[in-house]
Amino acid sequence: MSIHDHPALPELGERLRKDSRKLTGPRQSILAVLRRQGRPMSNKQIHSSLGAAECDLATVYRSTRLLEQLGIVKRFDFGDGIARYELLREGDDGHHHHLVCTQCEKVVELEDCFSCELEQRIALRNGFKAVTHRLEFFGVCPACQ
Amino acid sequence: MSIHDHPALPELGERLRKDSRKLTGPRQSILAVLRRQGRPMSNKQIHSSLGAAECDLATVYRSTRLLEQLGIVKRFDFGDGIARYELLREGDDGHHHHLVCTQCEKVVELEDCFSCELEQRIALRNGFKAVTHRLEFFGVCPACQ
DNA sequence: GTTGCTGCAAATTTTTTGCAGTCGA
DNA sequence: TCGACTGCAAAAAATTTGCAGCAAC
Repeated sequence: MSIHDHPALPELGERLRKDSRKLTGPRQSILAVLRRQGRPMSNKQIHSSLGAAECDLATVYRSTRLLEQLGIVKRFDFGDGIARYELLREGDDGHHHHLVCTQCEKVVELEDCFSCELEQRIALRNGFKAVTHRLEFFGVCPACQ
Repeated sequence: MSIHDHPALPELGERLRKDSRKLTGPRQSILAVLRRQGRPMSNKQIHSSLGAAECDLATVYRSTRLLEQLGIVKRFDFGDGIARYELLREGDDGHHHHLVCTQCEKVVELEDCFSCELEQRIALRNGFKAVTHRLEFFGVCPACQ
């Protein structure tokens, strides 16, 4: 996954301004970290990756929540009760899944969504509307075997 | 889902004793609640369902963790960062999925596992071993529409 | 009687919030 | 300037842990 798949900083600033939000220093740093790492990161991981341009942990929490509301990042849950955030590509609704190593936390992004037709079937069968799903795979990566 | 699909209390006591554990009052109450409700419950929900036979919340946390280690209950995550536990049926490895109403928390248990062949394909393609997955569906149930 | 378990309280971890001052547009 | 944002500190929510007494086997 290349860094160039992700929206450029000015474009992200544009999206913030559209919601009368501001592209502040901390937000630039947070977006930069997410772009550089290209994998889902917890608020704490983001915070400790900030290094010199450090900002308050509370600001990281507030920023990731806002960025999620604006559809700029997406929240993922890997089953350990810790929220992780990933920068979305341009025009992507963020619907994809991951294969996570249970030993080293390495994350492989899976391109395909496998369960979209399933979703329809399950929605119809149970009378539910607006059905979505979360799907994550876990295993042991080649390096950890 | 009938209560009779679940193991009887004596059988569960047997499984505890096999690990030199004890079938105590609090554990009986917790298992009874999980059996009666037949849906994934958070520790706090279990605790407030205990009523008269109340035990400490810390004991609920300790019990659910132990029961999970012994394979008697299974932990599920519904994406809100709160652990939920469900009593497993006899001989069941607990691999199934849920359809959860985002309004009222109603849970429909889905019998089929849809992604088992996928698992193999993904494991092979990425060189991972011991691959499992978590899959949950979310939507709005008929009553809440 | 031995060993595991419980209650209570305190500590940890994750996340949220109030407020006064600061900064981006 | 004006409203949004930040840092700091405190609170809230979820979970874990230490310890002395109690209970299951």
